Amino acid sequence: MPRVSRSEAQHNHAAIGRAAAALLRQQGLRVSLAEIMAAAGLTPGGFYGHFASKDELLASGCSVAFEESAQRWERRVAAADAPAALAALIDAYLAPEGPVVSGCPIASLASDVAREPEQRPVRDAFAAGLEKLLAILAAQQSAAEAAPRAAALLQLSAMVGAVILARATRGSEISGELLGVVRRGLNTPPRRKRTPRRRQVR
Amino acid sequence: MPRVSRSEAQHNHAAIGRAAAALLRQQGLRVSLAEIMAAAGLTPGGFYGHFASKDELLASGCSVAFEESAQRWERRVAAADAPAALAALIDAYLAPEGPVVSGCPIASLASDVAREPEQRPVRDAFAAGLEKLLAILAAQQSAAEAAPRAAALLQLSAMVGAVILARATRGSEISGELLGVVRRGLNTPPRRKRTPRRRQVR
DNA sequence: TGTACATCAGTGAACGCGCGTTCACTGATGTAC
DNA sequence: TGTACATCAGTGAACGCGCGTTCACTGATGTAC
Repeated sequence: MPRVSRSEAQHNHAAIGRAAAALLRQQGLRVSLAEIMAAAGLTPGGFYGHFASKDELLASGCSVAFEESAQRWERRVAAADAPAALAALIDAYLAPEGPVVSGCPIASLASDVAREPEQRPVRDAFAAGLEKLLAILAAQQSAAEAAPRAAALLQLSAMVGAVILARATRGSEISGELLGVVRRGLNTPPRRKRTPRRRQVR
Repeated sequence: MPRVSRSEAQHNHAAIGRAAAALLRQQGLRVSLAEIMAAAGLTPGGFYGHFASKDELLASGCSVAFEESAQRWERRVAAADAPAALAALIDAYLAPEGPVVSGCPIASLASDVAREPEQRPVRDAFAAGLEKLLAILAAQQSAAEAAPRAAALLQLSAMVGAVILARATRGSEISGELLGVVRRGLNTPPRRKRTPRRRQVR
């Protein structure tokens, strides 16, 4: 069974990265190599033929996860007409109980990354991914917004905080309350004029 | 050296709880028992005379951490005159680079608690602590605020999210930017009337 | 195109380490008289 | 109050397990002729 063709080896390399991305979203940086390799259909011993270390894979998997999320965000933005795109992003992000495997890598990894020592490669991957998603969010702000990046930072903080807290309290009442309150709060622009009720997005 | 007086044993029990609270803030649920015991001035073997399991200590340490934070919040509220109390809480929470050992247990533990299975005792301790801090924040909302709990939930989500993201990006520019933007954003009430510049609190 | 052989992707077991938990032991504490 | 002894808080080492990493091995792939 060993010695696979070169194209298959390349495919396996990508599969490991994608498996890492999925499991990172679920479990954070604590994922075990064996589990990632199994998810990619391989055995643990083969790992070091593909990556130099677990650290390197974590950084790579983190980048893959952000790449996937950025694409999903872009798709959602493209599907909505311009002024509704921001609300579409916010509503989808704060949708109750999405499956964590496909969830936002910011919510899954931020805390773990915060505890990693400064020079770890995953920190750079995380920061780059954060900026990428932030840029998408900033681009959807109303044209009247003088500081779109600042507005996006505030929204993103609230979104990430709400999702993390909702997950931490899953099972009690406050969990859904958090998502609903923050969704309504962020969709009420500071001008205090009520926006019309939006259609629910995915 | 073994066999310590009963009052000393009680003191040691409390010391283990306090050490756990401090290290939980720093390291999250991954703290090792040996490190906690060492921080309490004891050796690892003595642990099971004080707690039934690590799980039980984590729940206890989590409660202690929330208790300590609630007291600190109350003190800060008492020190400020009524309308400034909310701003005082927010500004202190988003102060740049506080030492993590005394930081907010919500920011430190939310992600880890989110990944714990449902029946773990630390989940209840976390949810109870969250409600306690939330109640303090809700009590500081302007009297004109029709939904103080909702307003507090939105603020808390943004505060927690901003602190976690700032820690995750510590070392890059966006880290301080996040804290500043969210601090200004939350201190700008939705009425769009600029509040006078507040004095910096601790 | 066929054959012979070196390469090397992947396997599976082993190693070392950290950590939660257990346990035999110690000797000061607390109590019974 | 003093003495004798049982209790038990804390020690330190050991055990078992999971995990990152290493390594000898396998056999299909890819290449040289």
